[in-house]
Amino acid sequence: MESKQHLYLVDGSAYIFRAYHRLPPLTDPQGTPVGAVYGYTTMLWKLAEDLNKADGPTHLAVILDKASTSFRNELYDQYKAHRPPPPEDLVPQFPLIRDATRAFSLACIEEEGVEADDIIASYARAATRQGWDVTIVSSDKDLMQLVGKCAEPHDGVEGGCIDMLDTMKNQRIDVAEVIEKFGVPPEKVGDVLALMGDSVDNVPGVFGVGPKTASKLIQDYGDLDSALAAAPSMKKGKLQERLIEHADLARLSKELVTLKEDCALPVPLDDFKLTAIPPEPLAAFLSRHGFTSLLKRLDGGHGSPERATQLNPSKPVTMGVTPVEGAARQSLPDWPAPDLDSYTCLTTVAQLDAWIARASDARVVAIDTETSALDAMRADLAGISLALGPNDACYIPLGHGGSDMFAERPTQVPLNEALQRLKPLLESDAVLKVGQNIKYDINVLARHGITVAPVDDTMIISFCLDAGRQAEGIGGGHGMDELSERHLNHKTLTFKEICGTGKKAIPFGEVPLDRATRYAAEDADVTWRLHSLLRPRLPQESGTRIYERVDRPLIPVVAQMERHGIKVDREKLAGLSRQFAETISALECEIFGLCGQEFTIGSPKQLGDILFDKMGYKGGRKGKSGQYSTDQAILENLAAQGAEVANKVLEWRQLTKLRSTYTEALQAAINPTTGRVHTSYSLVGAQTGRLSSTDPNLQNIPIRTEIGRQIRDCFVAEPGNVLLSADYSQIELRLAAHMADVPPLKQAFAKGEDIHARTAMEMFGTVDRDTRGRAKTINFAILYGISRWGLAGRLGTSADEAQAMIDRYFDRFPGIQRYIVSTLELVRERGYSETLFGRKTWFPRINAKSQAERQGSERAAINAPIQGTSADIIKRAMARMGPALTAAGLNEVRMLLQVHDELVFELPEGDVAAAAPVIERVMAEAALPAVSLDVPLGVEIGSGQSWGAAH
DNA sequence: GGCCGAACGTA
DNA sequence: GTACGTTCGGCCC
Repeated sequence: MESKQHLYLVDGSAYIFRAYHRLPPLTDPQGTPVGAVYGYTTMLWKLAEDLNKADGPTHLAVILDKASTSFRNELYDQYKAHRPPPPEDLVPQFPLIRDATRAFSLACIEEEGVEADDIIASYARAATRQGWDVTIVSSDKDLMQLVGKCAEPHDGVEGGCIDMLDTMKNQRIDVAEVIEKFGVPPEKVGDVLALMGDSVDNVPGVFGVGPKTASKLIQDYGDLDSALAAAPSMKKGKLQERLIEHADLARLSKELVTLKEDCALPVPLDDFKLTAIPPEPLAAFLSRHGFTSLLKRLDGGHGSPERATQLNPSKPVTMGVTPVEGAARQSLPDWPAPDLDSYTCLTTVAQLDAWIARASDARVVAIDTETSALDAMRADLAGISLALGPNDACYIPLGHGGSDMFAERPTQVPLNEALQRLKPLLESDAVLKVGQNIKYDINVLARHGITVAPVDDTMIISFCLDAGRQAEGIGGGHGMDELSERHLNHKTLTFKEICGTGKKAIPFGEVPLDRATRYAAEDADVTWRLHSLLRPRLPQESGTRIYERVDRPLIPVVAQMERHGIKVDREKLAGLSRQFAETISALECEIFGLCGQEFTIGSPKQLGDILFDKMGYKGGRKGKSGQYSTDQAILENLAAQGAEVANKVLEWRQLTKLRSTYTEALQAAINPTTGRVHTSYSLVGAQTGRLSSTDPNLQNIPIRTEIGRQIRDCFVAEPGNVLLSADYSQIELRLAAHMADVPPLKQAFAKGEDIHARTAMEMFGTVDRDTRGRAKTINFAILYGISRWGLAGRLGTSADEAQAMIDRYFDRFPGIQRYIVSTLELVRERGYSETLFGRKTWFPRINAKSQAERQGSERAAINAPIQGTSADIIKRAMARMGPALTAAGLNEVRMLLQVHDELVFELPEGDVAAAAPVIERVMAEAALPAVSLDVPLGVEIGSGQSWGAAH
């Protein structure tokens, strides 16, 4: 398996300055000061340990400053002119930094006449251009200009992206952190730096302008040039004078802080490849400088940090049975408990404006919308709550009262006025909006013309960290009430307590403002707290990659799919319903006749009693509920014995299912305003990372039977448009062939062979309908975590025969057996499985005492990496689809549905020819460049007037 | 009204 | 044998 390349560029010089000031003044046995060197060594150790982790390095280089002049001195002779000499006891440590780097056998770059920052920028650019991700290990603010920079795709290579890592604070620095620090996105950091200047490097900036003012100016005017140009028309005063007077210095400063990205690269990128670190030179260095604790770790029998990682000896082994280990370790910050009386209800424009002003400075704002219903496409806005910190929260009622014509509406800021004022905040690049399931809020506000961005979602962060993590008595969900209890040890007010339940329930807009404020503002407060607890765990627990690269970008994409909805043909559905109803009545008469009595056919209990007790059919099987089972397999069995009634019941069940779940429910689901059906996707619905769909579920629309297929024909395109369906063919088997490394299966996929026929040939030496069918069953059994009993049930053989088949399969495809064994070993040791893209799924019952429970977990654990990788791939395709279509000039293609391995689009008929290849390519290449699969991903595309016709 | 299990629709 | 959501009957309060 070839993972995405990830280059770490260590800003060595900057690091040792900080290490020097933060660590005690140690000396080695020879009396040389080595405090900073020790700090540096432990950092390299830790980075090397992260090799093979999802976010860890595959390549690494240390970049050092070589004291000299650079092009900046030609621009400005005072550049770095007043820099004090380094402390006396730091000077002898500089050469040791080089020694330490060599001891780790790591690349070390330093160039005369070029500053380290420029070398870093140039390497970062070169690496991202060839699709590598880059992490800059530094906390230098100049380098923050590079964060989030992604190379444009070119020549079929998707560009990589840049982030930073502050190893001292153990903090990842991504776009959100940069925005938090500077109030502007990374590409504008240079403009802020140019205004504020830098006394250490002697970048002049504009006198009297500090970080706050600089940030404010860039936020207000967009960039440096615009701010300088606008200066003459600004409010008169010191600031205005200085901006005009020092405009040239500001422009010069901009040149000084701008990084040079086209330096010559002294060593090719490939030379930075990180491999096992030879222990001998490292041991020699450690012992020479008396770093005994590190020496002990090296000698701990594991040879080198790289191997130490694989065996994980320095950390306690995380067992899945410990509930929410990460959270348990975390101590609660020093926060006051949520105080419901501390929240403010904003009812005047002045109050609202004051809050918006504070929120705009806050960088991170938790937000929650309250509505009249759960359906984001129908609900009316009742109010919005915001939180800026613990117990610093408010509620803005917007739609309270009004249902009782005679009662007085409470005082509120008028809805449109409030939204108009909130819009800049909610859309500001500089303010991160945090929500719990923020897709809901995005959709509610989108209906009011507000595009909420950028966003973070505590529910999805929790999912990326803790999917599947649960133990006895502890919920494993990601709902806010649960998260609050689990992480904050705080029980929130529940919706039921506020609005009641069932018939007595009242819409949120009818809740009195004091109670509404307590509930709504608490939700925002809790969301803010959860965010500050959970978000830092992402980099610590290698969740950043899956969150930032897969799930977070998907939020606005899925939100938009939900808003688009899909058209259904109401008349056609109604017609089917009538048709089904007639057949159902006829079947009922026949069934009652055959049974000699009327009863509730839909009651398995009554049906079982009649079939097996009264009519005396054989094959009855009572389950743990003491009730006969009457499922499909049993009834088919009865039918084979000649029980006519069994077939009638099966047909009755199919039709009643189709009528109640589909033809009737879908008509009811049509949104009266849009005339379309809007499902709701859950981004945390399946432990494996798949989406799930509810209200209505559009991921289980019938297709397998001819009669069910008619329901797909009811999903249609608007006039002049068509529906286009694109689905991955056999994606999970392809992934299994890759992940388990099965050459014959990989070859078969490469050649486009019939995979089940190929399996039949390998297994039985011959291909016919029977052997191919059996091979297909076995192939699926593998994906689901095989057991002899399960396979026997499907094949209709004995468990012994099934076992013989499994043995034969493993014999032909030994990679599969190795995959199963090694996957289970890893899950038992770490407690979780991982997809090719680093998504974790926890299995707390994998070491359970009960065999049934344990084996259940084992099957799920074998399946999760395969199903989850497939889910990651289609999610990546979805996130890239919009930009790819736009780039191709296809602005009228709308992505409507996702059904696990299928995407459904609506588009003008004339766009099909142009859109199909774009869609095909985005889907087929969705794993790249993070993962390069050994098998091609086949995509099948069809289009037509209806979903049924598109298949 | 609320909850559970059986059954069955999808990938 | 994996992963879901919905409907229904039956039973509880």
